[in-house]
Amino acid sequence: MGIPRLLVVDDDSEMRSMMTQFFQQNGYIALPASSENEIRSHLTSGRIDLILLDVMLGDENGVEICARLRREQDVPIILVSALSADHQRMAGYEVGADDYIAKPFNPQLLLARVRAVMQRARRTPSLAYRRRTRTFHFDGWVYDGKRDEVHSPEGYLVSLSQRESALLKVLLANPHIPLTRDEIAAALDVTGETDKPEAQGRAIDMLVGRLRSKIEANPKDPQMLRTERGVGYVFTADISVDEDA
Amino acid sequence: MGIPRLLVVDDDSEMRSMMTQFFQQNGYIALPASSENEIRSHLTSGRIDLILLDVMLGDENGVEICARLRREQDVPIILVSALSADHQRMAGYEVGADDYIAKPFNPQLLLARVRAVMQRARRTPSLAYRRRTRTFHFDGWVYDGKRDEVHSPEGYLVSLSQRESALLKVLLANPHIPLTRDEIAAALDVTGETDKPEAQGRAIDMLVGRLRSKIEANPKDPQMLRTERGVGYVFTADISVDEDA
DNA sequence: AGGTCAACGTAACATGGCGTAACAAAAGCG
DNA sequence: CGCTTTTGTTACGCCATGTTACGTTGACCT
Repeated sequence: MGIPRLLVVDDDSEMRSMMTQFFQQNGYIALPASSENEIRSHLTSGRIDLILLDVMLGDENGVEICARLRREQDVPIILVSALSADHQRMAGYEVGADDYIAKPFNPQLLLARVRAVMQRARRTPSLAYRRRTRTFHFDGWVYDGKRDEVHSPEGYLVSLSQRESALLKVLLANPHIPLTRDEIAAALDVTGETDKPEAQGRAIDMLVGRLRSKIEANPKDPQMLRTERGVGYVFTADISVDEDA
Repeated sequence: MGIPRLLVVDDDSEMRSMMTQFFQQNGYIALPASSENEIRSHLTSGRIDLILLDVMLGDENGVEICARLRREQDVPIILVSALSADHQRMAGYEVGADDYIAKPFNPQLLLARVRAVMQRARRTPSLAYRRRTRTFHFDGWVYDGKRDEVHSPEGYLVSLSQRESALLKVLLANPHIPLTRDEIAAALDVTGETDKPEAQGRAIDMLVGRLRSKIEANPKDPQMLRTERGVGYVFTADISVDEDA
């Protein structure tokens, strides 16, 4: 992944250079910025791993900027502010900030919190990343997520129906998490229509059964797509994801 | 994804129930726990989305627990503590906590920070979710913790029901510790619906009996899964664990 | 020792979830 | 329009799990 690249946004130039210097000494690449426009230009022109965003920026407002950025980007943001009242902090979290740090701060503590947020965010693919094609490998099977088909460990090509393929996608997105039939149904209904509350028969059971019959070595004793009695179904398999182009 | 499931770890029972209630009122499933063992049993027996971990837990230490858990699991952890000095906070971040919150805290602010951490963690892709496979050996038996089956010392394959397998997992996670029926039931109930205080029949007895009939050489005189009259059950056996790759 | 009683083991039964075969309805497709 | 493929429904039976009932065990008392 390389050296983490931080964007330090503050309207006080002294503060800005102090902070950038500090981070550079600690092994980061720190770039200064002082306005929303500068932030955006950095975001579009290069990789930014985390933004340290001052809340009071002359006539601009860090919280609002954060809100706007969040609507478009997934980049981690830590708000920094002299305003430390609870309702102000909450406003920050409200708009999607990953952390909120009061000024004056202990630089070492700031470092620690930057690391904490990045540690969590590093494993998170950015929105842009997520758009790429992902190929899933599980238990010898290969599913490219585009075509409605899977390759068996022995190399056979098994074709799935659209619904089966969609189900597989849902399962792969939620490994090791038991999903209720309702959750599965909701995930499959691309309609986006808010939850129709109740009442669907055994359609999911059948769907699961059919997928099992195609991808389980022994459908009677499923190893990957397992039943959680009284709950729903879980996909248990080690999955690895290729993010290749 | 379902309702977020939090684990509230505090040794003060009043604090614990206050917090769990609060989170439940805010739409979360909150499970109480008070020791590292309980945490582990929850982690092995069900899905936990975030752990709120008090730093001072009687004779245990939340920071150390956090460090240990981090080495094995990726579950988000927020440390909660009355110790708010910078070096104490940093120690928390140092061991991989996602956030560190000082007591007393504003509940709404706590909520906001829980949301912030989860929002980031929720997107954690399957990449990070390499299932840790641990193989348990006890008394000649082998249990891989993944399939619902055990290998007898003689090499026979004995298949367990899901419930039996889950029970075995709980027992293996708590060797030599007498577990009450309620504790076992709680550990088995992935339902997360917080403790319905009362009233469950002899289901656990039956479950224990059935497991015994499968893994005890002489079920009438159990050597591993013993009864603690008036208390519950204990698993006494030398267990060794393979953390295979 | 013998007696008492609660705790426990377990056989027998009850229940309800789930797999699935068979059928029916939709959706493609020429 | 028929024919095929996919998807949903119904019905039936199995079996995991829980409950009940009764016999046994063991701790405690006198």
